[in-house]
Amino acid sequence: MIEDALADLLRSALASSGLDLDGEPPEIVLTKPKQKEHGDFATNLALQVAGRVGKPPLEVAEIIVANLPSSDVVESKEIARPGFINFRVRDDWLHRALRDVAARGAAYGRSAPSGRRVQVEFVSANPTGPLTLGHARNAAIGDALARLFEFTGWEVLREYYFNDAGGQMDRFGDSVVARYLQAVGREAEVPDDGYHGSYVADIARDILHAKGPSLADLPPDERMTRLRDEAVQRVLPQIRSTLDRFGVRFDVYTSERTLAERGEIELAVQRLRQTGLAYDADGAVWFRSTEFGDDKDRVLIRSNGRHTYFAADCAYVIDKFSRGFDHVVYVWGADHHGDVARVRGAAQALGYDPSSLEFVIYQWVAFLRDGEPVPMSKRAGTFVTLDELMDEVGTDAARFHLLMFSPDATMNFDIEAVRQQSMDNPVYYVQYGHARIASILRKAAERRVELRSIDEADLSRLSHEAELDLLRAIADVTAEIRTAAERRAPHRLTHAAQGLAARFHRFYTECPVLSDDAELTQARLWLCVGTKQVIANLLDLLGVSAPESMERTEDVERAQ
RNA sequence: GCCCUCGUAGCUCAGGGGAUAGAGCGCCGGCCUCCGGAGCCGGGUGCGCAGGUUCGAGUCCUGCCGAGGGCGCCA
Repeated sequence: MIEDALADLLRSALASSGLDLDGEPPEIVLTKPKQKEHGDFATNLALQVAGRVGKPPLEVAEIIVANLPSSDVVESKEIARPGFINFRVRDDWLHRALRDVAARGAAYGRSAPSGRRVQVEFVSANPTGPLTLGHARNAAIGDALARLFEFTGWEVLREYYFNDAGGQMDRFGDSVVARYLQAVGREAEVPDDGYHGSYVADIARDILHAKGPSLADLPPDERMTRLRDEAVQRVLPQIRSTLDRFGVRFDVYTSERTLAERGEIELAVQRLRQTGLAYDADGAVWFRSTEFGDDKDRVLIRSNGRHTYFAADCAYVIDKFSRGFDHVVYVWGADHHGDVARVRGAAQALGYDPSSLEFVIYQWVAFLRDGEPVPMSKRAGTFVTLDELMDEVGTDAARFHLLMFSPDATMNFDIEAVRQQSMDNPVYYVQYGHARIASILRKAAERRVELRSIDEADLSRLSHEAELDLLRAIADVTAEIRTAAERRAPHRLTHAAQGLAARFHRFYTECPVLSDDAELTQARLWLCVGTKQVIANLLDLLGVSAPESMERTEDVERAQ
């Protein structure tokens, strides 16, 4: 990247400047000025070190500039008021970015493999029913993060963890039992705290169809666990296919019961005891999580002998690290932020580097329909499923919208708005840019305009401000993707995609691609090809498709 | 009471130390003999409040106010 090249120049200038830095060399920060008069890149280096070297910033800037090695990327440099050094880079650097896109295609901006492995655990909804709107943001963020990790050189494993035992699952089991008994013609009621959705009855009927009525006569405990497990076997594939449709594929599904059956939960508790951080009290086994910033100690084994979810979490931490990940990421809703301290504390107590665990906490989504909140309770049976959401607004619009906002911010998702305002929907604006370029390329083929090798193209013909802006946007994407990855901020990608599309649309309006000027046509065609590729790359990171053409929907025609 | 996140334009949100704070929507006015008008151009108002750190704060720290979420031997 150009920033790296400029940073090298500055480092070299600093080294040969004779300035006494007295300690660590400063981090070289290059920023893109908002004002174009300030050049393409700027550094505050002189301001940073002025205090240390005991000279006024402007003087330091002059010394640094005087010592800059000659370079074929720098067009000009100037010193500005408080002490900034502003660089203008040569246009052929922008051309290099475009050639890079042409050469690398989908891998443009991609980092080389680092050999580091990261596990991203997300969604992790319990198999008590279909995925709902509530899981949508988790799925979108988790998957986008996984894609960002992959793009920036990590080896990624996507994992889904679910609890298939425990109190919540028992309540689900009881509900299935009730529906099953009803299906065989017996009196039964779904418990008040059970799952009332009609899908439970569907599952029960399906079990009856497959296994017959004999399960009704099992002893109650066995009946519940048997029917619960039968139900889970039906729910999980459904969840999997919903995720598949949403563009999310997991590498591994891990169940709590597997951990329990392998004795790993007991082992985890044992290991915590060995550290002296687990103790007995009130008939239960506790973890001293207050040692790690938690506001109270947490129970691992209840006085009734059953382990808590937290105990399973501890076993799962061991499981994760035993598989050799360098980094593990949990994608959790804001309602789980309180669990962070104890899980990280447990990891630390177990001897793992607590900074290797990362918790990406996202805030809640308010789902609305025409401005009215959509009620969501799986237990009460009032919810909208993720499948229904995709039916209504489409997968692309759903994912893009869910990824438009910072995970830190609560967001609204008005189903009617995302569906009906398709004319103004950013996802279509971006996709339209891609489709529009595809259309130009088709038109070029129709007119028998052959796209020659980019090596033969005279990219210096791209001198219109709209062309240069577009080139800069293409060149910037690499840094933007890295920032999005580093900060766990996939929403930056949606903004980058919109910015790129906007610059393309302006270029399209002001600069006819197919003209009588053959050289200019070649250059502009390559600009189109590059833009199309980069838009597609960004959309891919978001899990959104990049269509070659777009149908006009009824909504749009009505609005026209 | 404690913990987490947020407070930026009429609305929805970007901007995690730099120079004159941006985008979309909405509103007003322009632009199609020509590559897709789902487009483009122009028009304007704003960092919750008070301190602090810094050469420089929307950004970092403290307090206050406001919104959302969380604080079980629930899951």
